[in-house]
Amino acid sequence: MNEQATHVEDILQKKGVKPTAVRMNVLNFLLDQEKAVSLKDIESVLSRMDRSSIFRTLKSFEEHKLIHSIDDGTGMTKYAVCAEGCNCELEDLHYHFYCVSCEKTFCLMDHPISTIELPKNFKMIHVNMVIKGLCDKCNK
Amino acid sequence: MNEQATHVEDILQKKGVKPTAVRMNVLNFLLDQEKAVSLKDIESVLSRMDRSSIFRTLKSFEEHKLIHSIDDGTGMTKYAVCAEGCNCELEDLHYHFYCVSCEKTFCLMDHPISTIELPKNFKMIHVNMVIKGLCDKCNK
DNA sequence: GTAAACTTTGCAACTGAGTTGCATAGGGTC
DNA sequence: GACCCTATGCAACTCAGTTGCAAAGTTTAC
Ligand SMILES: [Mn+2]
Ligand SMILES: [Mn+2]
Ligand SMILES: [Zn+2]
Ligand SMILES: [Zn+2]
Repeated sequence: MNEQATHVEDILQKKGVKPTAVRMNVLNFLLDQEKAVSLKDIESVLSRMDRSSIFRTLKSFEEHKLIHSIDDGTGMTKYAVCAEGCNCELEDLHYHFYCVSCEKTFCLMDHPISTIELPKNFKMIHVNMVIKGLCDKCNK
Repeated sequence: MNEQATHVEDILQKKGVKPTAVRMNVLNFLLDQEKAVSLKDIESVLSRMDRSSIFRTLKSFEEHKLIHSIDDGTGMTKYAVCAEGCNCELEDLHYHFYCVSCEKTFCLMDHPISTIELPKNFKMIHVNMVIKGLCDKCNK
């Protein structure tokens, strides 16, 4: 077993997910990305693995707070690995950026959601904040 | 023709949409709402009208900046009438609130999107900001 | 006024992401 | 090895959204 493999195995163990072949492959792929990816993205790379297995893997990862999902308005949910120490609580939430040109979705980890004033008695539990525009590479 | 009818007719005229029966009915219904509604919501009320006609009406309204759409994460796009003077530009964008209890989606018109600092060279064109939680009526 | 041209509408069929039931395969326990 | 529980693959299904097309309605041209 190579180093990479032990690495993802450790992560899965730590988050309470039994490390299976599918799960290790999916996590490995997710860790490689600089952008958030869709089920289809994963499917097309890990083509030997079944869509529903990958789907269930993603659900399980999300439940165990290993990844978070982003609804970027494209009609395909995107997934990205949570940052170190993330517990998917309010303080871990951040903006996401969808580039309308290259169609990549990014986590803006350095831009946490500042307190948003809500109408009286409204309570925030979660957010899905997506900014659409041009990323640095496409904004020429 | 009653007063309500002339009212929606005027609005449609002003926004450059030919006032037809379907369009006037849809706009009338939208104006009645305190929350954002889905195609299905409209369909179930204006049941004599066809889904695709309502769908195309909504697309047309959106293109003519009569309404804006909200992806609140429920899997069904919601629509709400734009405020007076709205041009769907950056300064018209506002937060939306989805109540996880009563499942209503609200426009937080009084909460415009403040300038969000983006990574260098990123350009914001649009946003879809959804806060999920409990509305005042459900937050007991 | 009538015919031609264009627009809107209703219907039905389709798309595609997501989801589920179920049988089989895999892994651990005794 | 027999037993048990979980993960996986496959196929079928769901459901919001979308499209092609013909009929109905409206506008324009003569
Ligand atoms: Mn993220
Ligand atoms: Mn709104
Ligand atoms: Zn880009
Ligand atoms: Zn509520």
